[in-house]
Amino acid sequence: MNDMKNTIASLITGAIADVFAGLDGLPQESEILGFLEVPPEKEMGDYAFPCFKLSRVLRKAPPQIAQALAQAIDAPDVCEAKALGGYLNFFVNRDQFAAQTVESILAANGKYGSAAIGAGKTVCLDYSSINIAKRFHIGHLSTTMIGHSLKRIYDFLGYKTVGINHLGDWGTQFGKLISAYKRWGDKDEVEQGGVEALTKLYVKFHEEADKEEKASGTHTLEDEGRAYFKAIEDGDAEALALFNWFKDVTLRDCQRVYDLLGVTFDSYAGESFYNDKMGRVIDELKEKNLLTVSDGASIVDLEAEHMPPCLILKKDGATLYATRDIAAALYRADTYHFDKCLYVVAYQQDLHFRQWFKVVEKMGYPWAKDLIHVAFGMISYEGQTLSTRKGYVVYLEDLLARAQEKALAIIQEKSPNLENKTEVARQVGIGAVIYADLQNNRIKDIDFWWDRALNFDGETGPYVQYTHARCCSVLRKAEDAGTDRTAAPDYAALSDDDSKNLLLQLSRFPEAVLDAADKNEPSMVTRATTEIAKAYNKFYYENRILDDDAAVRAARLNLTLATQSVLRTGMFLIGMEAPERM
RNA sequence: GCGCCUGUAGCUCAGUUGGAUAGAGCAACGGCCUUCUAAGCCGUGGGUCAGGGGUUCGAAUCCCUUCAGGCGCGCCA
Repeated sequence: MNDMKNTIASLITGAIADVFAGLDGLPQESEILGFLEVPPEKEMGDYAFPCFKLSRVLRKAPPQIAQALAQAIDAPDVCEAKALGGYLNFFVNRDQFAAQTVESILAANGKYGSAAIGAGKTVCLDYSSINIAKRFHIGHLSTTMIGHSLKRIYDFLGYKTVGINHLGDWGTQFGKLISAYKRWGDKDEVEQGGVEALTKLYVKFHEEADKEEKASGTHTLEDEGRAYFKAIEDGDAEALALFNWFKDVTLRDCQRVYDLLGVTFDSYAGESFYNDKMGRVIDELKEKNLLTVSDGASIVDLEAEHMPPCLILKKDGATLYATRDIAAALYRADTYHFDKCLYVVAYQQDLHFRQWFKVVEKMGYPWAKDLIHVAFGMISYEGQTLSTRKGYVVYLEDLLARAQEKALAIIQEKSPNLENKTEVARQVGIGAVIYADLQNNRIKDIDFWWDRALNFDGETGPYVQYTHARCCSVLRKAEDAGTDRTAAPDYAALSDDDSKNLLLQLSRFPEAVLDAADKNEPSMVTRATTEIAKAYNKFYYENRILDDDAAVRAARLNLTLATQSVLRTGMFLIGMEAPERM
C-alpha cells in the first residue's frame, strides 16, 4: 500500500480526535483515507485533505478546521501540514519520503505493488475465445490482451487465476466445412495453408450453395452440411476426426499469435466441451419452474426484470448461446469454486450477459453476483466496420509483422550496434501494439489506423520501454565504472522537485494496481507506468546520476534501480516485454 | 419505439467516485546532443467539458431533459 497516504490519514485522524474531543460522529481513519487527494498544483503540496467534508460534523467553517488541524499536527520527520483556505495541505518530508520509497521498492525485489488480498481466492477469466476456422484479426486483440493483463494483475495480488479460452467450436458451420473439404479440399493444402485454406473452403461452400439454390431451388449442399454436423454430434469417427483436425489447424495458427503476444491459457474448454452438460441446465430450470414455452421455444421470462426473455431452447429443441454460457458457469463454479468469474467480451453482448446472469440468480445460485461482464469497445478499421467480406480487416499477424518491421528499421537507424536487433524489434513492435490496446479505458471504441498503430513517439509502448532501457544503461555504466556499492546513499540528494515527483509517481503504483483489479481496468496500470516513465525522463534530464559525490550517486542510482524495477513490473502486468537495450 | 454505452483542445484520450486556475500525447511552430540512450527534454498556440435546467459551500463528475453518435432488443454466437 501507499505508506505515506496511510500515515497522513492516521495523523489527521489523531489530530481530529485531539482537537475535537467529545464531539459525536468523528470520522474513521479509513474514511479520512478516502478523502485524501492530490492537489492540482505541486506548490500546494503532495497530498491534500479537503476540510469541507467535515464542516458539518465538526460544526466549524472549513478554513478554521484546516487551521486547527494544521496546528495540531506535529510530525516533522514525516510531513508538514499547512492550511490553505478550506484545505489542509501536506508536504512530505522529502528525505524521509525518498528513503522510505526507494528502500521499500528495492526490498520488494521486483514485487513492489504486489499484495496478498487475493490469497485463497480464485478468479476465472474468460477471454480471447476464438472461433474455429477463423483467422485472428484486430477485433480479437482487446479481449485477448485485456484478459491476459487482468490475469497477471490478479496473480500479482495473490489470487489464483484460471485463464479460459472458451473456444467457438460448435455449430452447423463445421458440418459445412466437412462437406466442403470432402468435395474440394486437399490435405496438404489445409496443412500448409492453415485457417486461410479452411476459410477458402467455407467461402466456396457458400458460393456453391447459392448457385445451387438459384439454378435448381434445391439445397443438397446445405442438407449435406447439416448431416455432417449431425455426424459430429453422433460421434461418427470420420466426421469427428476431421472436426478435431480443423480445430488443431486453427489452434496451431492462433498459437503463433499467442506466442508473439506472450498470452497463455489454463483451459481451452469451449462450446463443444459443454455439449453434454446442457441437460442439467434444462432440468434445473424446469425443476425450479423457470422455463416457459413461448412460440414453441423455451424461455426464461424476465419481464419483472425489465428485460426481454432469455432463450434457452429453440423450437426444434436445440440449445442456444445462453444455455451454453449457463452450463459453462455451473461447471466453473463446481470445478474452480471461483470468487469472481470475468467475461472479457465486447459491449455488444451486454444484454445477453445481463439476461443469463439474471437467470443464474433466479436459479438461486449465490455466486450469480460474482459473474462480471468486462465489456470493451468496438474496433473499426479506418472508419469502417470490420468486414472480412469487404476487405475491411487487419489480421493480427500482419499488424504484428509490420510493427516489428517498423521497430527494426528504427533500430537500424538509431542503434546500429545493437546485438540482437530482431529480438528487440519483436519486443518493441509488439509492445507498441499491446500498449496501444491497453492505453485507454476499455469501454472506448477504437478506430484502427495504421499510422497511429505504428507511432512510436510520445506516450507509447516504446516510450516506456525506452525509459526502462535508459535506466538499464545508466546502471550498466555505473557497474562498468566500478562504482563503489558500499557508499551509503544520501537521500537528501533526492529532494529536488523532479526527483520528488518521480518518487511520488512510484509510490502511487501499488494503488494503481489495486484500482486496476477493482475496476477490471488494465489501462490504470498502463497510465501509472507511463507517468513513472515521464517523471524519470525529466529526472534524468535534470540530474546527473553518475555524480562525483559517492553518496549522491548512490541515492540516484538506487532511484534509477527502483524505477527500472517498477517500470518492468508495470510492463509485465500489461503483457509487455522490457528489453534492456534498444 | 424501448434499453445500454459514449460525447472534454484540430485528432486520440486522462480527469483519483463532488473539490483549488480542466490536464496529457499526437499534429503545428520554435529551442536543447564534445555529461549517463535525442524512441528523449523544454517552450508556444489551442476549451461554451454537446446544449439547457436542477441539487449545494463547490459540478466535466450527481439528478432531470434535449441533441448527436455507437451498440443491442426471440429461435446466430
